[in-house]
Amino acid sequence: MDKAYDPKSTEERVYRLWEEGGYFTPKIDKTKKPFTILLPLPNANDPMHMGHALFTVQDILVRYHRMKGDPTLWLPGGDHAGIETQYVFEKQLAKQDKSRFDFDRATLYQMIAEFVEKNKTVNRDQMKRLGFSLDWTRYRYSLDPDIVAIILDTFRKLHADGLAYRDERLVNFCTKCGTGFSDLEVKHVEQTDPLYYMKYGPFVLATVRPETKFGDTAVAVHPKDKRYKDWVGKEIEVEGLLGTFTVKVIADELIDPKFGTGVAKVTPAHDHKDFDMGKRHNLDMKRVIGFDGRLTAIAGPYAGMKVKAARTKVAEDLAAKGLMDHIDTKYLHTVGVCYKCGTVLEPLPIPQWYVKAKPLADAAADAVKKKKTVIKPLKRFEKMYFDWLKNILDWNISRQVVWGPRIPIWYCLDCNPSVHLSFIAKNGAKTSGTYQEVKRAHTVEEISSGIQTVMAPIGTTYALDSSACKACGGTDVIQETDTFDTWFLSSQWPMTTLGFPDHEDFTYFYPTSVLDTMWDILFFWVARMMMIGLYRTGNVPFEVIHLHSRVVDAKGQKMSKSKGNVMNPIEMVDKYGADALRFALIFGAAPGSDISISDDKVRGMRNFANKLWNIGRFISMNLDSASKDSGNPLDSRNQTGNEEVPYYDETMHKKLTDPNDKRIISEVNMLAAGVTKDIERYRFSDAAQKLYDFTWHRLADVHVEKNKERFKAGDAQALAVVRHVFFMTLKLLHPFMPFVTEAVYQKIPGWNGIPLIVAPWPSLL
RNA sequence: GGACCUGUAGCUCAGUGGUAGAGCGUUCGACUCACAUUCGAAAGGUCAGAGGUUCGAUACCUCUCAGGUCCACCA
Repeated sequence: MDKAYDPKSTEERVYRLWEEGGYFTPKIDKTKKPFTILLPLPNANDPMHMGHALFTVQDILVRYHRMKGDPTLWLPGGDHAGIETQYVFEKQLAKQDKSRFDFDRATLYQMIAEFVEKNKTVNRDQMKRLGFSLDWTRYRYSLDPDIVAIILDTFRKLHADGLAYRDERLVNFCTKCGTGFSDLEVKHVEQTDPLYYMKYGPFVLATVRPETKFGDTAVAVHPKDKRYKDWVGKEIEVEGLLGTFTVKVIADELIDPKFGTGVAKVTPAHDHKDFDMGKRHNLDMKRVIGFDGRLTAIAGPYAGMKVKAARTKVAEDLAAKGLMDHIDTKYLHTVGVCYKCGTVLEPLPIPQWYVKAKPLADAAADAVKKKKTVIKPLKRFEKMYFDWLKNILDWNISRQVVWGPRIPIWYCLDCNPSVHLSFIAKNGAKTSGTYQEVKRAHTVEEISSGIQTVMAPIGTTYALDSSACKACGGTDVIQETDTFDTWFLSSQWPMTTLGFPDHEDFTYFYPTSVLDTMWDILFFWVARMMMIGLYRTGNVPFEVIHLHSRVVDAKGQKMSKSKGNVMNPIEMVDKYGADALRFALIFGAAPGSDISISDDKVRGMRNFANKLWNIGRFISMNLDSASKDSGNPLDSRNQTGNEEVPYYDETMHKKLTDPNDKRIISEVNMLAAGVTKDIERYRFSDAAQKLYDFTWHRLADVHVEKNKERFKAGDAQALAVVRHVFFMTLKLLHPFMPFVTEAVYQKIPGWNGIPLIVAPWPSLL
């Protein structure tokens, strides 16, 4: 054995041994309850970051259960990651001075597919580097045809049950990414903007968005506001930049009399509150802002200007005309921005597909209340879960990106000759108008390839999965151009990967045992898996939800590219070995709180791996010399003869005489009990601390040091005991540090030939 | 505007109703025959502040101060 443990020369070899031995693939045994974890599917095109390295928690659980003899499945996969991937891909395009508008839909889709295909293996190889014992024979990709088939089927069922519907509402739309989002994906940021107090007919009112004035269809006050009560219901004349116009004064509870002057302009097409008021008061909706983020023809001379520029210009022009009362330049408020690119989101009215969430959410909450699924490790995560489900809004599943499965709905153009199409075609040519108008200028392929969505109005006749209209039999049909929200696919991961409804894997492994992920996707993913899983299978998708926290740097700061403190897990593996990184991530991390990691910490754990190696080396040497004739008749070791050191067993256990042996045996038994309990309770850090302390400070510093003379003298009992204790230690440590433990285990004389990965978990003697 | 979390050794963090712990760092001493990725020893904390409950609080409660997070359609 080498003097120091060398991860580089060991890890790849050991992983290959495991993989070739087929140990990651469970044997289905119907008499045993399986242990199953689904890997939270990383984006197929993304390299790993430290967060992924935390999946070590899952590997610990999986390896522990495998050693306990449970049929254990840890299933890996990759996510096509709709908008995320398209965003990354578009950045690449931008480097070549191209954009999504330069390609038709089919071409763009194909290009992204090839891009993902090229990158798919990267994180797979990286996970192997970390030692994750994933069953690669079951690797699934979210766009595998059989997976997509289940997804589409779920949509059909939701539709048939009245839980999927189409509606035109204000959608938070990113004009840069060209897609709308669900409310969950909106990031709120505080910023200071000018608050314009403009003269508005007989009133002065405050707004941050004077450029939307062209879309105003009312003015609102609070019903109880005495200042304005005589105006309610009246029409007022307002002098504007495009001449004088008339709007109605309405009274609505949504208006805060204390804000500004207590009067608000109402722009139903571009403000969430105004949209609600518009519905209540039956107001017209005038679109001032288009999908490209520019003002529409309604804005007259301002048409074509981008929102921000238009705002400044409109404000200037209003001031020039004497219509600006004053400006509060220090108005602090929050705006919604695109979580991807940071662009301020525009609320725009677009018909979208929604999933009615309440009934599904109630079932999901109920399952946790009834403890069919348990959320660990903190009570507050459960509270977060309940709160979100309680206040849930319907889920917008339409995305105007090409990268994903298209929603299986067809609009009939014979029934709806006036279906409005609005899309940006090849070469950036924006196109809109009725279908017939558009058709004259474009081929059908170009139309259905439109990057933007078909703006079919509500009430349009549509068919599911049909090439002919069910109402009129017409064949001039066009498929919904929107694709599914990625999370709609991932919400079904436990079903789709296992082969719902009748694959052997599904019947055996569902519901899965544990779902371990970071709490930040509790709503995006976990809660929705609960909702859809229960809806389709009638059963929860997992028994335990275990939420871990984020990995932060040595100063407790969140890792981010802009701070430059991002740590690459693979670099750490190269430098100190996978075991060191894994142990560092687990060691000293309280359940549910941030996990800080530093180069120093990983190095410290590398030292621990090395310590373990050298204990093994020392024991090996002593066992070797005790059992082999050195050939030198004067060698004192020959006095003990050539006999193999016997195995430690029940008989020897009962006959133990040496107090040192007795003590270490008792200590290692306590350790085994403690570590087992800690793992069962998801107290991984506690287990790691116990293992570290025992291995280094009890076994090495005390027991080995104290008994060196006995080992040297070839004391069979001493050697049998120390080997037994070391074997146990290796077993207990294996889930945490799989590589070094496996490597050392196989080097100890007396090893029974069975790899540690499937060695039985220690039972107490 | 709601809800929540954190404040313990120089740093990052565990922890418990009853003399305060780890890793890293620091200081001193050792090339001891498994390991210098080591060994031996040591220094270092009114456990944020104030009040309360208790025989007793770092731990439970209240408030204050300081950080941080999540949720939310405030023109």
